[in-house]
Amino acid sequence: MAASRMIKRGELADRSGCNIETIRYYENIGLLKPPERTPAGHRLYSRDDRARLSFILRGRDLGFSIEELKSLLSLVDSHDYSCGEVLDLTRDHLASVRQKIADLKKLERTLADVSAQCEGGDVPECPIIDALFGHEVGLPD
Amino acid sequence: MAASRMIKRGELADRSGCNIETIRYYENIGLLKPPERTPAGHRLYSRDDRARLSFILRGRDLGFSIEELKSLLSLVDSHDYSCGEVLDLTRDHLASVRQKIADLKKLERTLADVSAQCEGGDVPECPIIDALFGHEVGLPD
DNA sequence: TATAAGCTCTGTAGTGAGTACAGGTTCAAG
DNA sequence: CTTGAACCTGTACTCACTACAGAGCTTATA
Repeated sequence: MAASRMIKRGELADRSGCNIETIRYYENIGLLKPPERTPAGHRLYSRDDRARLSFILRGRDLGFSIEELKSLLSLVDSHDYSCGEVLDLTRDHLASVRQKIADLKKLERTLADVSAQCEGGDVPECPIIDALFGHEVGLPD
Repeated sequence: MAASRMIKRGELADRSGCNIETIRYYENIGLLKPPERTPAGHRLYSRDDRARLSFILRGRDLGFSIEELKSLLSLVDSHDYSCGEVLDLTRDHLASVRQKIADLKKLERTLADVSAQCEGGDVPECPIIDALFGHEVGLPD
């Protein structure tokens, strides 16, 4: 029950690996709750605050957007969330990650194809440039 | 040798599928050259202008950044580029696309793993949330 | 010819997810 | 008591656009 040690923003940044400005940013946009302050106005973060930031950073590493993290955190804050709600959010995110992968793979194939047609070197004709100019669809006259 | 038909911004937007505001934006940042104008100041795009926009849009679809497109276009504008220079830029871009795919695949695996541990439903305990709170490394006290 | 609708012009502000800086206050060590 | 580090606030910048306001121009119809 002993009060846990309170730390300031700089130490929180160092410990978490999060940029110090980002911490203030997360507070401004409502991801982090406004922490306690010293009489002079310096922020003091509790153990819970630290756990919350660590949650956010982990979620961020998993590619969750700020809005998604807000949803996740508001479930947690409600103390009444169900596993199903969390799973839904996670599956939505997973689907969008898979979509991004698919899009990038298409891109990769096209770039690889176009690169393969090009021999490089000093020639002033380039099939890559030709491909980019392409057949100007809808640009007659 | 007949002068090609000049079109205005709205028609260029319609024909190319590019947002009308984006065309002005590309001119502002120097991707598109300032086109001719009517006496009243309305922009008039030539066939070359249209080809240049189509080049930009194709490159954009291939994920090239504005800076990369600027490099590509300055090669084209020089009328003295070599295929090798273009190929270098394309290969760099391809490498960064591949890196993005690799990063997203790691993400996908983690998200899939974490989802698989969760049964959903109405239970108020969620392994996804637990995973996000994780073992709070470096957060004792 | 008058007018109304619709196009174009400019500058400016907003997005997401932060990062960076300026100018001022407070804290901690010597 | 002084000095320098850490902290405070607000604001501006990034990228690649998108959206809007308020003005001027063009075109179709009455």
